[in-house]
Amino acid sequence: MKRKATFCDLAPLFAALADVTRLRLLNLIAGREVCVCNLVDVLGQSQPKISRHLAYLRRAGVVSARREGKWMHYRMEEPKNAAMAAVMTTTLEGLKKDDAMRADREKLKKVCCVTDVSRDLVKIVQ
Amino acid sequence: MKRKATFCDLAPLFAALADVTRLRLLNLIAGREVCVCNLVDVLGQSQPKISRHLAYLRRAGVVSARREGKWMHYRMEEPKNAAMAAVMTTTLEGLKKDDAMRADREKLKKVCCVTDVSRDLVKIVQ
DNA sequence: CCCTCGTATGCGTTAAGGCGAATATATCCC
DNA sequence: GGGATATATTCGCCTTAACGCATACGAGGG
Repeated sequence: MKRKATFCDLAPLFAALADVTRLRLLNLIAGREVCVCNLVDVLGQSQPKISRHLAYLRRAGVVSARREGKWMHYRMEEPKNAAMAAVMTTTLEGLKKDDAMRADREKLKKVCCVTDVSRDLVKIVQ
Repeated sequence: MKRKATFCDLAPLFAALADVTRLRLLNLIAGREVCVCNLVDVLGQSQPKISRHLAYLRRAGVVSARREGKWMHYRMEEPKNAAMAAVMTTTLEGLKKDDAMRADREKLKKVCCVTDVSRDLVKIVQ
């Protein structure tokens, strides 16, 4: 039986990358695990919108999620083959050099800082 | 006046790459200038379909076309910035290693060969 | 001028995806 | 259990795009 030609299934990965909101999310998640509320804060867009884009990225196998209490933490997932890995690396590299993306990352630092402080406060109050 | 954040416009490029037919076309065009009839032959798909995907790639600035008599020759276009260039390079590199894509390139060689022979025949008949 | 060949485009249908608004789910705390 | 918070999902609307089919356009040859 002749094997069906697969054409390296890069296309679905590119579809996942073909949206500015998702690129911004990946740019933030690439560094470390990030929770949804921080992504909403940084992008300044509605929570359902962010959540839907995260679901898309998860379906595409680009990111994965981990629940911690009420919070969902998203992180990068390991690509399934070398070609996809190369594309992801190159893409994130490109985002790293973009000014607007850099601004997003800076903002995330601040937001996470605030979050951490409030978490600490919670612990102190407790 | 504050400059609007652009987010490096990689998204439209990814949209152009998010289709198997277009990836196959790019894989063939990447090597050299190719005319539409050869692309139709190699992919074995309808001429309007191929033509529409080529038009998409042209709108996206990924390829350009040149008319020579009745024939249209398509070639790669230079990317507009470093990030896009890097993505294109990585993508074509990935396609180069894919078996199905390699088969397409082999088939193109044969098809072009036949075309050349028939062109020569035309000249001889003349 | 008409015919043919190579290529592009219009049309109608269908499917996918993006958005806001509303609602559902899940967890925690009281 | 009930309320509050974090997140996911559904719905309806709209746009884009993929496809097959038919047709238009453009160039060359009789």
